[in-house]
Amino acid sequence: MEEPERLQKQKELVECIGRLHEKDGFQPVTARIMGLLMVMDKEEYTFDEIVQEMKISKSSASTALKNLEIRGVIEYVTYPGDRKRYFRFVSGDINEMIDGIEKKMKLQLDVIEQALELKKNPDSRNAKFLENVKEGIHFFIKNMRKLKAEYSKEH
Amino acid sequence: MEEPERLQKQKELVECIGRLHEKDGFQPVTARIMGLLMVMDKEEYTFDEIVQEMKISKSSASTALKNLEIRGVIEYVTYPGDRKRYFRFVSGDINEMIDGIEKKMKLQLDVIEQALELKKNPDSRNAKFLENVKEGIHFFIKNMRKLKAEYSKEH
DNA sequence: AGGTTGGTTCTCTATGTTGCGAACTAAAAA
DNA sequence: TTTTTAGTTCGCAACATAGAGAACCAACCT
Repeated sequence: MEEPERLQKQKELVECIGRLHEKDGFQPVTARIMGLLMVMDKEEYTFDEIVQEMKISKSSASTALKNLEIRGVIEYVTYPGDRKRYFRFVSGDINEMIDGIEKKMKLQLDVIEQALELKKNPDSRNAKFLENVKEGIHFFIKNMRKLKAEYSKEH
Repeated sequence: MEEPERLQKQKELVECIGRLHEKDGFQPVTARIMGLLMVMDKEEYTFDEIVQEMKISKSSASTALKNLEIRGVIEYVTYPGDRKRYFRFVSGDINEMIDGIEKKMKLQLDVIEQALELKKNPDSRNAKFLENVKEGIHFFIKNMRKLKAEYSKEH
């Protein structure tokens, strides 16, 4: 693939990643910066390079970068004798990804358990449904932990 | 637990479920209706009952119920000689839940594969990270399918 | 035919969100 | 000491969104 074409496609992918992560509650600009640091060949950007690349104001960049750092999506490094921060993507480790899923499932589970406890009739349609889902979630959480351990061992 | 206390707690849980599902892209009112149909002892509500219970306008109720139906969260039944619709929760089946997770993972995977293909240097920091995550996702998708099959057999 | 019931659709307003500009700060350089 | 660099913070304007209201419609009732 020709250089300019690849660059173009990378930028399209950044946009695409941006849209994807907006659905996870990131703001548009923030989500696109994530993409930038993930797909471009240049893998460390300074504050000003991000401002220029994304054509955003310094304030937007500042807010976005702070958010991404707090959320653990990016980090920055510095080099001796250089006051600039070099921002880079923090690898989305697979275990964290699974932990994230587990956390969400537990949240769901908690809600389901509360709902069940508050049901007057434990044989009602919904109560039975909820009981089923509860069991299922338990099963999957238990086995996902196993999978995680198994995968860690393999690598 | 006393009746009014349970009712109170159920309503709090509805609110809590509402907040939870807002993060999944449901609108506030819509998310709370989900909760209502999930936790209350009364498990079938008519349109007007929902309007009264949630203190919302007919238009909001109409829009919310339509969305929930399209998304497969609720359904309605009718009874002969009664023009009203009786809305109720559709059980969040565990397999669907897993499918949902798989779908999200595949979306991520697709993005990662695109990003990898567009990398100039496949040994760069990010490229290696992405490669790792890619492998991990493959592993988990494969095994989640097994788990799903296993669970289906058991039940 | 006219009214009632059970909703739907359209438009508008109030409320939130996003990202900008400008003013600010802290550290380094001149 | 003053200037420059590298950002941060605050207030605001532009834009997006949710939900209300009112008009509407289709089926049934009288």
